[in-house]
Amino acid sequence: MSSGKKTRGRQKIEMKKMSNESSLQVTFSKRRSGLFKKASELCSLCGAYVALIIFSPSEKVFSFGHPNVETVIDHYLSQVLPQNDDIMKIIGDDRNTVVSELNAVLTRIKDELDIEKNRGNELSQPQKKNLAQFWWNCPIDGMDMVQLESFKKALEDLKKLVAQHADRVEMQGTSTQPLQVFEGNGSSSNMPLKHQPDPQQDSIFPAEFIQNPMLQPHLFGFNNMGGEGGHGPHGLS
Amino acid sequence: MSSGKKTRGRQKIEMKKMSNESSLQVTFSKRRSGLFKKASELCSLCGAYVALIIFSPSEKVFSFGHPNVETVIDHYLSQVLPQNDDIMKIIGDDRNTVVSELNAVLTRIKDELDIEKNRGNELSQPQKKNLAQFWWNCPIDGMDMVQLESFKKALEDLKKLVAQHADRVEMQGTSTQPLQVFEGNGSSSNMPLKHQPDPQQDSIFPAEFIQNPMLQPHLFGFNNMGGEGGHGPHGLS
DNA sequence: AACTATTTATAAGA
DNA sequence: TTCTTATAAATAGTT
Repeated sequence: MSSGKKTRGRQKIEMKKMSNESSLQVTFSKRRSGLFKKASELCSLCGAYVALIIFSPSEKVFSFGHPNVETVIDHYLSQVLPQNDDIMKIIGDDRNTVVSELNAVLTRIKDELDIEKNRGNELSQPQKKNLAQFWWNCPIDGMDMVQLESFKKALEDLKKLVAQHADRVEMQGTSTQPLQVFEGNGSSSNMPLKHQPDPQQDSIFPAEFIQNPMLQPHLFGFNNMGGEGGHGPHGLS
Repeated sequence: MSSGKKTRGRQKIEMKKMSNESSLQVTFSKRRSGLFKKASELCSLCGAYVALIIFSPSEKVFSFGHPNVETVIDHYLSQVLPQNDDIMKIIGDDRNTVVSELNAVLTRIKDELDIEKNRGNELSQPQKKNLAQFWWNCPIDGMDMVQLESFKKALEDLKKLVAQHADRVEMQGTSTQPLQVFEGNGSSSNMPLKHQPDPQQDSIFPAEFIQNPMLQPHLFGFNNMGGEGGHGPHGLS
């Protein structure tokens, strides 16, 4: 027996895009599973909240979330957007007013719906006109009952969003917690992203992460730091 | 030397929330790093697009994204929201009209801004009134130049969003690709989530994932499948 | 933050 | 794909 071994076993591989298409498939599948497992273990073990979204190169999407993807994303965006989103800036100028106005509008729409549901199932034009006083009122004229129902729900969502934003701002008042964001960018590899709308590159890297040499080799263009390194808290929660 | 070994080495641990607060911290930190490393390796190796958001139990947020978190989230939401989001339903009814109206409004706002910038730096009331014909026009009256500038940017974002939604709908016309979503829920463990707005539980589990016995033990309440198992494509990309 | 002794993940091969 | 095997990597418990 020249070697007595059935296989060479696991071999070290270079951390660059795999050339063999089929083994890439296999690796993607295996590592995706591994990643999901690790993510869920982090939730079980530490009570963390996690959202993990993976698009395969062929655009198939896989996701994991605890408690669920949307909740975590909402939470994340409510921290990121206040610094980027102009709509929020505007709403923020008169937050409380907006919330109570939305409440008033909702109440009125609810009433209208209740009334009309007990009648001919179609709002009169003057009634619709009365609802259209604020900018968040779509031109209500052309809507049927179904649309009006979902419009009501849309407003409820908006109200929730605004209220949530208000909470966030209050929290930030007591302890301003800078966002900790790592980002890979495509600068060091051949990533042909098709639907990239706005690759803004204002990331903040926590010093803790940068300092760990073990993590750097496989993280993409980590040179474009722009001196933001010492921004966030260095420890963990 | 009774055993000659310095430590017991790594020991197997039970996959439930750790009781010791300080070792939980250490484990969270170690495993979070590991997860980020694995995520970035998946990008390097397979050209996948990934967003990973982690909230520590104490609400600190950590994230990784390739090419960046926002892009991946946008992509994800553009596939999820068309089925959930009522605002999009409304806009969708008259998509092209909305887009061209927004274009018109933008052009006009841009013109107004250019004109006014070469003058007294304040719009006249009648001019502002003229801009407030559509629902997506805030009551412009109270705005100063700075607000108007960011309002313009907000409209541009909205336009982008709507246009993007339009693209998505067109794509869906050719091949309807069902979403593949795994979700953990808190039913099997003691997760005291504070800010859980709407724990909707209409997940779709890919059969592939369910079939893999290796992955099930640590994934939360996986029993609430509701028979959705055979929904998506079973293979991978 | 370092150090092992183990467990776990996974590259190759079947 | 799925299983097996040998090896690389991650990490629990210690220092």
